[in-house]
Amino acid sequence: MQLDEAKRRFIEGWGTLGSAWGVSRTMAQVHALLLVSLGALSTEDIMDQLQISRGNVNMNVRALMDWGIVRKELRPGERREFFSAEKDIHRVATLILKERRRRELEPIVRVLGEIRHVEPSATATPEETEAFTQMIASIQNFAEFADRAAATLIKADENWFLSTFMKLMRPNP
Amino acid sequence: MQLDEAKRRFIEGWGTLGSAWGVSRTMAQVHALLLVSLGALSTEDIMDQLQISRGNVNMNVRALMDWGIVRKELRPGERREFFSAEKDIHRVATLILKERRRRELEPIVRVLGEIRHVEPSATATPEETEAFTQMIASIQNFAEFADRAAATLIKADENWFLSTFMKLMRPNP
DNA sequence: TTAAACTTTCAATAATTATTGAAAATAAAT
DNA sequence: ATTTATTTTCAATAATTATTGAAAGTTTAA
Repeated sequence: MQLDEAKRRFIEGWGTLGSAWGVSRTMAQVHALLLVSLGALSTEDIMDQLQISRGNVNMNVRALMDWGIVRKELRPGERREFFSAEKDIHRVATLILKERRRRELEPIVRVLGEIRHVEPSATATPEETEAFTQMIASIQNFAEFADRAAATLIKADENWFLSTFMKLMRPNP
Repeated sequence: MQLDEAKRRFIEGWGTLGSAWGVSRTMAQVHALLLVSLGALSTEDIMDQLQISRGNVNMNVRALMDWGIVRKELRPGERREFFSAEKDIHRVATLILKERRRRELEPIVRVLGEIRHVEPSATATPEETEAFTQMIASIQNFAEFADRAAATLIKADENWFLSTFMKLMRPNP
């Protein structure tokens, strides 16, 4: 397969993966493009390669910078900005995991905390109330479990990265 | 807080969580409603409580059944169908994790396999080609890592479930 | 068989979300 | 200060995705 064709397919696949996980297709595609580009790209480079508008590129690179997986690169003597992706895939995964934990796990945990105490009432049977309370408690419990699991993964991933790094530093063990 | 209000808030929060993760809001809401309902609900019950159409309920309960987290319940002497959610939250998590692994990890792994061999060409420099190949290899590598992590989580979760079950069976250790 | 009670489908429509493009803002150079 | 290069914003528009509702399909019972 030709490089260009391979890149095209990767960008498409990454975009599809993104949309299955609630990330906009274009944002994932911009990320994919930067991942497989050797140097940093300008806004125009991205516009050309993905055939999207300037405003669209701007919004998406900024969102990617919010996630911490793309950074701006300034070149001396160049007025325009260039963008490059974090290339270490484990760091990328870690950053995404951290961010999603913050953005999506925290809000639901807050809601669960707020609704966990239900007062007895005339319209609801005690069984209904009890079942609800139990369900919320078990979800809350599970959210903690997920939170710890995410923390463990982030940790495991950092270790994995570290051990790879060590190997690189000392090629002949 | 009143039970009804608490349920309402839970359904809303669950819907929001779902859409952040690429699940349609209504599907997540139907799931939430079934989670906090004591018995099984009919199509009409769901229509009434969520204020959505019959067709919508039908499509979403069917999707939930595809995920394996909702099942149909038939009552003797009743012609219509009732639906109830899997109430064990660990089983729910396991089923979702398994399904997503199958639906989303597998396709991207396939694409990575297909594009990993790039032939040398006049239009691409060897550096570009090499960088691309390296990136794909590291993502492929990571996908395996993620796959193992998912398997481990599923396992951990089953163990957690098992140990809870054991405790229930023998309340006085 | 026919009717009644339900479920399923799907074309039309509504709602949501993403994208554009041009104007406004900003920053650097002259 | 003015021009030029660039980024940013955002109202308008396009594209996508979800929802409806009525017709067609299915199943059970009389």
